[in-house]
Amino acid sequence: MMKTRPLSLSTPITHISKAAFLHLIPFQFATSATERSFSDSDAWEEGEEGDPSPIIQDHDLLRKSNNSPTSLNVLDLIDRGSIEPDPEIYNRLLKRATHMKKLKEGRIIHAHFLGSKFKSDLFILNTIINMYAKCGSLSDAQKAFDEMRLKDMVTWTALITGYAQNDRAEEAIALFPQMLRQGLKPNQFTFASLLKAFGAAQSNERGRQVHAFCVKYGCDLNVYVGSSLLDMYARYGDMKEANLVFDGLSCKNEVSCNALIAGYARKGEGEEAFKQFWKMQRAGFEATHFTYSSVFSSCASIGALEQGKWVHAHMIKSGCKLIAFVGNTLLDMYAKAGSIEDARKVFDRLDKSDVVSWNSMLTGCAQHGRGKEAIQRFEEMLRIGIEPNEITFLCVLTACSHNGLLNEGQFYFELMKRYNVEPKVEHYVTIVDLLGRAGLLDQAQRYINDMPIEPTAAVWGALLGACRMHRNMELGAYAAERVFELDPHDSGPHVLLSNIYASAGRWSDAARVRKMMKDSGVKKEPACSWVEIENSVHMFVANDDSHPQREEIQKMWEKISAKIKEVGYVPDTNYVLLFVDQQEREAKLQYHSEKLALAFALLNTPPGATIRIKKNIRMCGDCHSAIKFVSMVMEREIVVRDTNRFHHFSNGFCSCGDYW
DNA sequence: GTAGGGTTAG
Repeated sequence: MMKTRPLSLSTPITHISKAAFLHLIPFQFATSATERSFSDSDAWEEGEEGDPSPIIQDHDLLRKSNNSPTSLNVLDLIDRGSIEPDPEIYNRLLKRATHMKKLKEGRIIHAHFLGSKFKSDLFILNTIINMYAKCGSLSDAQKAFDEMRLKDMVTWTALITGYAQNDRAEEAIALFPQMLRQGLKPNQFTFASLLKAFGAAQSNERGRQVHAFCVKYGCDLNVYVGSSLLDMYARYGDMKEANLVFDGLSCKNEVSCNALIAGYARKGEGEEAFKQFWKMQRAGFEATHFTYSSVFSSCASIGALEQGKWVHAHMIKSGCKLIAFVGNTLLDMYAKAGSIEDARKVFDRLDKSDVVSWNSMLTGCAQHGRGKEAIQRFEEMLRIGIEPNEITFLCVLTACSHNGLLNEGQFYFELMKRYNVEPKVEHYVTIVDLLGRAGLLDQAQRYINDMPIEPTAAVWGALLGACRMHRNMELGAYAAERVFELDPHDSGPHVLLSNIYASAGRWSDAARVRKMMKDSGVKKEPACSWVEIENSVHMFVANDDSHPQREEIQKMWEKISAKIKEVGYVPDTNYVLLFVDQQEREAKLQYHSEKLALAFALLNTPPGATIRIKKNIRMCGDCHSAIKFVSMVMEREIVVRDTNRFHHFSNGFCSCGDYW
């Protein structure tokens, strides 16, 4: 088994009120509204590029510059004496270069300005720093800053902002004490940027200190500072503090709401993100593409397909255009929430697809067992000239490993060199996984030993998973030891090793591993499944008898069990690794959480409706086999999302081809 | 002249 990060199922929605959705229109994919939304080419322009205010307003001068004055011919007109320069002209030229992100033009204007008699104008010099920062050249901004003899608070703030906006948090942070030493007083602009830097730097303690500074300078209640502040706490994972800041803001706006929603989305707290989304609407704030992006991302992480569809419909209804960024989160949501078909529709309608869109689609294919399609799409992506990055290769390699495409996986790993993408440890994990699943355990071990970088717990974990699959106890134990050395707190490898021993009948070794876990305080997450029925999400744990419908559920499963046994299902008690007799093992096996969820869904959904179940661990082989039979005898499509991938069961088969 | 919120993997 490859060690993978779970699809954030740790905090599922427990209940979503249906009433919350009543005012929304029902979702249908191919409505004309949808079509309009997708085909509106303007939607893809993220509000930039338009020419700002004219540089020259004088009609005679306009004629002299062929009615279309570029910055360069304006400078030429100045040189020829046709225009009397003043700071305002330079200001306009710089504004335009900033707006259009034209660095070269900005440099020429800067040089020209330094040759003018206004070269010491503080106002324009600050504009120049801002221009360089917005054009992404922090080296130019820093140089211009260093060359200034006189600096004011705006000068410092412009540079701090430049670093903060260009992911150089520590440099932004370092400027702040220097600014204070100059005796300059920071304002709300300074704090808004500084807090952004602190949020990115994950520097909890120092962040709190700056919060105190905001209060001291009377800026903490400003909506920009407040939004930045609550965003900072949200990035630290401290939603309690983020909420306190939010509640304290007398003037809230879309941005402060979005920061809060995004905070919950990042934490995987989908239910809270939804609550805030509705609260925001009730308060009269319009959801923006930032909002939708966070909400779709929440739906993706908790696998909430129905809610995701509602929000998609809401977005269309509200007239919010599907810009590129949101399109990517939307397609990712459909793929992660179980509908690869809808993800594909969104992808096919994207006017502009970037590397993120392609990566999301590749991941979708990989997780839905469509390895061949992933490869075709990857080839298509290369053909149309989208540059693959390290994530792209990870997606393709994962698609290969999930589908047993050994040769293809090795081929694409080699292809990384041609695209100058350095393989990282995650890429090596997929190759170990690929070799291991194919049963080439010795080759996988040799591969690890020959790796040019130090193997991590995930690398050994992939070998351990393969050993479990192919029942190689000796190598499994060796791999497990390596994992324990590198990551002693992960319960997964402990459970795997214990199961390897137990399935070989080595009960005392299995018990020893369990004891080792207990002694070192490693806790195994209890296995749970969730199923969504009419906008309510129901949770089940194995052998749970606390559900109000427990008797019906039990009877239902007994009925199903008898039916599927008639057509060939044989319980595989290898997956109940308890020291109990055969009959009792079978009884335990019957009530794995996904079977309870499935029985419940069969009781509470109309015949023929697709059933979607989510799991917080990977499915066991017995449940996998049982659900295949259920899909046949009950004539249902059943989709199970586990931590690793999707299983689409239909008519006795699973999309994973029993390879997972 | 200077400010805050959003995507893909493991």
